[in-house]
Amino acid sequence: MSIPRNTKAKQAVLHEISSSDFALSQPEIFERVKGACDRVTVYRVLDRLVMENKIHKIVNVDGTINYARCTSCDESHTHAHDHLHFSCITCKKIECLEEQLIHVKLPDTYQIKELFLTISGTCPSCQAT
Amino acid sequence: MSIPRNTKAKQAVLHEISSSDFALSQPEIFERVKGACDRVTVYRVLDRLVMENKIHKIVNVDGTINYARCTSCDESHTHAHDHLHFSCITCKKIECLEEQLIHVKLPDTYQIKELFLTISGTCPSCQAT
DNA sequence: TGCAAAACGCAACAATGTTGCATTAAATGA
DNA sequence: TCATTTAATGCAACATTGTTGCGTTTTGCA
Repeated sequence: MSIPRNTKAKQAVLHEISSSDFALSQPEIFERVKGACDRVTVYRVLDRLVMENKIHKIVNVDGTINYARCTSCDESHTHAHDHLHFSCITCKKIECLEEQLIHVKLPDTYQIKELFLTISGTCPSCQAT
Repeated sequence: MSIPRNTKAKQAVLHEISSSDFALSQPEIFERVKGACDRVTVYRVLDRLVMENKIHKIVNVDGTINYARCTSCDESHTHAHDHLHFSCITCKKIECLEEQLIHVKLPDTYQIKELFLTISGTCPSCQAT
């Protein structure tokens, strides 16, 4: 396995993801690091960051892919994909609700590898009161 | 609202989705109705069928979009997106497990509109015994 | 400071989805 | 059965998102 390097592009991408309070898509990330690196580099950096467990990949209800910082889990262990993602239909932001773990009981004939729950609706800050 | 028509393309697309025992993607559907209509028509027919509640749209764990027949729900009511999708990592098929309803309790500040759970793993027919 | 290879930029390509517009064909009523 | 209305189609062109190959640059380490 190769030794990861801490490059400018990687720092820029990770910084944008870290400083955002919701999950970002590749185009959004590229937009925010504008000029720091090439479009292709963003893709490659994202892949690497996912492999290094620094960020994780979230698929939204519409199929768009977003990336967010792993907050509750440290980098040393494989990310546990058993928590919930909330996708706001108003502001389009995606939050991880990591304290809400999911337990589903399926027939023994199904072997579960990964659990993937996204709930769409209206988040607290978008509630029209 | 416009009156939907029962066209050849629509029949062909619906037939392929109906006769498949797992969810199909747009490319798969286009491949199967080959010659019956244009690629663009498949997209438009799929959108219409979703709006008419004849089929439903499933996003896989990798972000690919698949379409399946609504079996348990009739066409007259809005589809309830509160059941579970099982995505097999071996045969790539997606099944709806409609009997497994999901109930998630979130803080009242979150308004849930749609629940979207996909579990990936190995389905019964792909189990190496 | 020099070296190996990790990472990058660029160009080209591929897959997937969208839009506009002229043409075709379903459903309905005469 | 035929004419009419407009839903639906086909085609071309475009947009977005993601991938691959390859020569060049840069990082981390000795």
